[in-house]
Amino acid sequence: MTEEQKRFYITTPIYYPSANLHIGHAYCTVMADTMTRYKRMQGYETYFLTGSDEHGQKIERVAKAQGVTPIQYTDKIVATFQDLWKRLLISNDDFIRTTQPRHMEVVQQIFKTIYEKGDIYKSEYEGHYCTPCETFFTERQLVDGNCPDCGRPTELIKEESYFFKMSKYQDRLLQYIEDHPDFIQPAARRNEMISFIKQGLEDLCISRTTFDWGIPVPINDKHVIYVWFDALTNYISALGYGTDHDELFQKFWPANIHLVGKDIARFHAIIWPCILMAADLPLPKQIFGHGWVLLNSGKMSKSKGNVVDPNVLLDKYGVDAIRYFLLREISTGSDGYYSEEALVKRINTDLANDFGNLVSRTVAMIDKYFEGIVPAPADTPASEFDAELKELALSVGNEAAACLEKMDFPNALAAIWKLISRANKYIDETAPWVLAKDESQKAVLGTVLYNLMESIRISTILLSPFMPLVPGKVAEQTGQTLEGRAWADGCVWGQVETGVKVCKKDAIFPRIDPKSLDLPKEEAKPEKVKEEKPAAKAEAKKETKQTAEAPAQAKAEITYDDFAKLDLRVVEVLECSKVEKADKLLQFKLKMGDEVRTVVSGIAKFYESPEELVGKKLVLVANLAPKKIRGIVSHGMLLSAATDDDSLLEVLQVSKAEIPSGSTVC
RNA sequence: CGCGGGAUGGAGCAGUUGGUAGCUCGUCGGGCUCAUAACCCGAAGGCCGGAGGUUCGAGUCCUUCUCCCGCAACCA
Repeated sequence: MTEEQKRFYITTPIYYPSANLHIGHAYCTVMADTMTRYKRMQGYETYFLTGSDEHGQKIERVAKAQGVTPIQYTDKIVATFQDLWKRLLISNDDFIRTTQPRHMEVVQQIFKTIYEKGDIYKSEYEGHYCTPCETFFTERQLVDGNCPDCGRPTELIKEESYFFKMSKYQDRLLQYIEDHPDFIQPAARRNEMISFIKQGLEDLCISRTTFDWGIPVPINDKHVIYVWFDALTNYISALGYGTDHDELFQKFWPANIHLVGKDIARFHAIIWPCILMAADLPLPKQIFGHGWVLLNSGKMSKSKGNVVDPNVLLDKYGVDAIRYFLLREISTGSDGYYSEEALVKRINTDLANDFGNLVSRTVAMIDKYFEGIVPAPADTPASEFDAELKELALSVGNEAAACLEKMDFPNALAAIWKLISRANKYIDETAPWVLAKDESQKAVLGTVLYNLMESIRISTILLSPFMPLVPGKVAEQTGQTLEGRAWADGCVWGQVETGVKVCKKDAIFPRIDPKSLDLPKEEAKPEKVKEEKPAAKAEAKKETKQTAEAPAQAKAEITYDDFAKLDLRVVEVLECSKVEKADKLLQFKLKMGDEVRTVVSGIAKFYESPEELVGKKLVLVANLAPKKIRGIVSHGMLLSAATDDDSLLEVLQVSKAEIPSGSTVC
């Protein structure tokens, strides 16, 4: 293997600090960390990068809402990122922040390089501009030629903007993807990308003048660089690309793996390679689009905050258990479900019963039968089962490695568990407690315990990339040296240190009483509640969405005057029907006193036959600004009650028929 | 016909280049006592969503249909 091949550079997305991180971000970063630790044990020189993507209009707004500067805001959130990674024992080599000068300079430099080459051009971003909303829309976004947000007419404005000639690289990229089957993984994602590119790439708008929180365009400080051009560059700016101390770049680029969520795979598989081609840089070897962590417990908040806070789980179950669960339970590339029950089950069956208990019983027997001294094996096998145990032990390292090379963590762990299970079975087969009763069998007994110890040693070493604290804990009890071992040490038999003392301690993984969970066991079938959004770019990208994600917690106190601003009225339903070609919308004609209003409401799925609402008296927020939805101007909002997960909803009704429409509600 | 994913024993999932359907959990029965009421063995349980087709042979390939689930377009 050449020097170059023994290097390994992996990245996670840089996460967007518009909210705290959740279990899905932890999942991605844990995978990258496990991969890095594995490669390190294989003797690779590794580099592992994660970070934060801090620019954009959305951050600017959130910060403003909190009365702080953007950087003050991101400083605070990013500190929580770093703290979480520390707790999860993430062994990243660097943490890049897009607000750091080292990053900003590189982005500007690449911009300049590509500009001078002629692949960035100034043009007019012909957009439909809504002045009150200060936002551009594409042709497609418009609703009947009007602003999709406020329904007012838009103007066709030409805003000066810089464009990246992505279209120029379309064919080259397609060719590259076809020539390199491993470039985009898993295969399903690859196919998606290919079909996307075949639809034709458009040039990418990479600058904006409508907000300031970003990296200035080097040749025109009226502009800031927009989204992807800024964010993606982190993968090389962190390596010092383009500076006079670019040793890391020379050493580690191109990256081996950009690990990203499936939602942003497209940007990494298309935009980023095009940028690199324009800059005459080699492309990364692989973009791996992993799946999402979904929830099925139905009781989480629907708001966009953290649904499952990894910190809470860490407090409760510890880092190894969380890491194990994520890596074992979710098959890489597909979506997986998280639930606390599933987590506890994994902890109890795999970690406590199988592995932890194997260590316990082995150590206990050495304690009991050999005064705590690890015995040496005899020259002859202890039983007919020795060969099988040994053979398996020698194979799992390779099997797990083969899985890890494909990022298949669940099967890598399953391979290691084959050995753990086999060792438990071996105890039954050899029945050491029977051997112990016969002094003449002492040597045989010693061999049995040696073999068990060896199985533990091997599995512990192989488990260390997944669960970094395990080697230390097992070492403590077994007297073996297990920390900082090479992967190869887990692929050989006969390395147990004999004559050392074992030390029985508390269980490495104590069982958790499932009853202690007191989870409201909802019969609800898996229902998607929360998806992972690494580098929550998806949102930042659509500037049209200005919803300042309401926090999950109770809303801030308001004054009576605030409340009095609402004009709540009783209205009578005259007509109600589904809006065509819209899944969620019902269109109402409502009578409010003498006035008749049209209101659109997103509650279609709760009212299969909308006619049933005709004649009912409902409550309307009457003085809400009108908005055009799906081409229909909706004037007001109907009040309804809903469960947190939106599985159940009912519009509020006034049951007394004598109360006329138009009456106020307070 | 917007894009995509999925449908395999009670649950969650594997099934590689087509060749007797596996795993984990759960259930039932048994064994053992070194161990964290843990471990080991055995059993029950599947028309692999429906229908066609290719083939000596299909969960695995082709066609078509049905049903779920994401994303997108709209949830003031």
